[in-house]
Amino acid sequence: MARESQVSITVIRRLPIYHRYLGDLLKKGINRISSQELSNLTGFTASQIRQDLNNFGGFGQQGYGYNVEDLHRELGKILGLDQQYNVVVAGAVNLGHAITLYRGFKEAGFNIVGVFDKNPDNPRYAGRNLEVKHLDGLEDFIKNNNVHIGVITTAKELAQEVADIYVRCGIKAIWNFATIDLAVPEDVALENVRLSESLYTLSYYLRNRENIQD
Amino acid sequence: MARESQVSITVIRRLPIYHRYLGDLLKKGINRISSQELSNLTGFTASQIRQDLNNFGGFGQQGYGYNVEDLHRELGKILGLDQQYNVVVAGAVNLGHAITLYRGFKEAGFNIVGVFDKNPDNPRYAGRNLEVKHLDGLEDFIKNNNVHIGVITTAKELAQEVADIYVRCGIKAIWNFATIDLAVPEDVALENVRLSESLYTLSYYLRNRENIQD
DNA sequence: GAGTTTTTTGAATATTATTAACATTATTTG
DNA sequence: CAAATAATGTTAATAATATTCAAAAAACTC
Repeated sequence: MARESQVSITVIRRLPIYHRYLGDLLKKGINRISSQELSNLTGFTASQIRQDLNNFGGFGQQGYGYNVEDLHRELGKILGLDQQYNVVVAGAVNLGHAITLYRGFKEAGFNIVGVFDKNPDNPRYAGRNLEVKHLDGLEDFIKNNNVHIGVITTAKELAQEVADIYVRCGIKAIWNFATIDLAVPEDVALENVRLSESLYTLSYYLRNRENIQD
Repeated sequence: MARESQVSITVIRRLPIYHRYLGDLLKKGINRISSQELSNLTGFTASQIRQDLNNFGGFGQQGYGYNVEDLHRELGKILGLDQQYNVVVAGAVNLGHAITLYRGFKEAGFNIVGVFDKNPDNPRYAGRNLEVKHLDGLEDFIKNNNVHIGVITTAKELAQEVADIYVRCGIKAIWNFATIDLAVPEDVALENVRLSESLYTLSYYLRNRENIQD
């Protein structure tokens, strides 16, 4: 049906932050909050918060504010956190390993159903509670399981190959950690996590500091 | 010295991408490129690339384009990649572990000089080439070593405590992976890597797709 | 070597995002 | 129950970002 007018990605990226703070409030038993109070917590302006939320409907009540539980639940729905996802991870070394073992994702409904690597018998995995399958089996596995999200934590040389498998198998969401720009069709969502580039902004800052002191 | 007029963070975050592509070109032996060709590679518009670069000076030559080697080197300088940094990692589990072992950072001049954890004798580390020190020694270590960047990959409950140590010891750049908003003084650069929130944008997309198909 | 083409520059314009203002509505208080 | 207060949703203003376009410089081409 008529898709609600395209909301910009900058707004979308703030939603998880609101969601997280609302979750914290919920745990503390606070069940009412104003945009101003949320502003104090998050650092975004109250006006921006109201504007962001109003992209998705009027969740607040004039003279009262927002009901924490309701808003948390609604944001969860908007973000798709009210359902379960099956996730496969390609590349079990370092990052892939870390992501596979991180409990937070499972708690949020992202279930890692398969982990694949070119070297599944790598001694690194010995004695660890982690079954790693050979990458050769990735395609069949996806075809036989209902996989929603594909993670790429391989070396960058392998990344496009893995992405092609994901696309071929109909996966519509790819979470890419390889330092390479992948080519995927338009209808596939690609979220790149560029760790190096994030780190470089820190060195930019450090360098800039020094210049100022000249 | 007159600080070159503040360049926006959105521009800064594109620089490493340009830098990376230029490095690739360099390896291929290509030594000349136009903004249009860079646009084809990176997906940013040619005019945006030119505008971005002109924030830092006119690197291009009209009628010719940009010299790949020069531009790569200049961007490296701007990003502070022409020098070495000493990095400590607090939190050696999962992500901290992955980051410590990732070779790319060392190649870029980021040397991990210390890794700390609350449980340095964790059996996870047995047999691995990774000396993990107890977190209690973090402060002394930083004071006795010239540390430029502090990484936080601890549980979120510990994160602010670690950040406080970093700040107290004069570290001016913090790379935070914990899912929490840290409080640090203004002159300390804080770069947050929010993995969960990045993942949630994918589930947002998946949810949105379904709505469209209604 | 003159003319044509290429390509950057830099300024002007357009677009997008953020912040501020305000009218409206619910709640609370006396 | 009426007035005062609080806080939203919406519209308007401002700021930030991206694009377009005319001009100028360099490099080809014949």
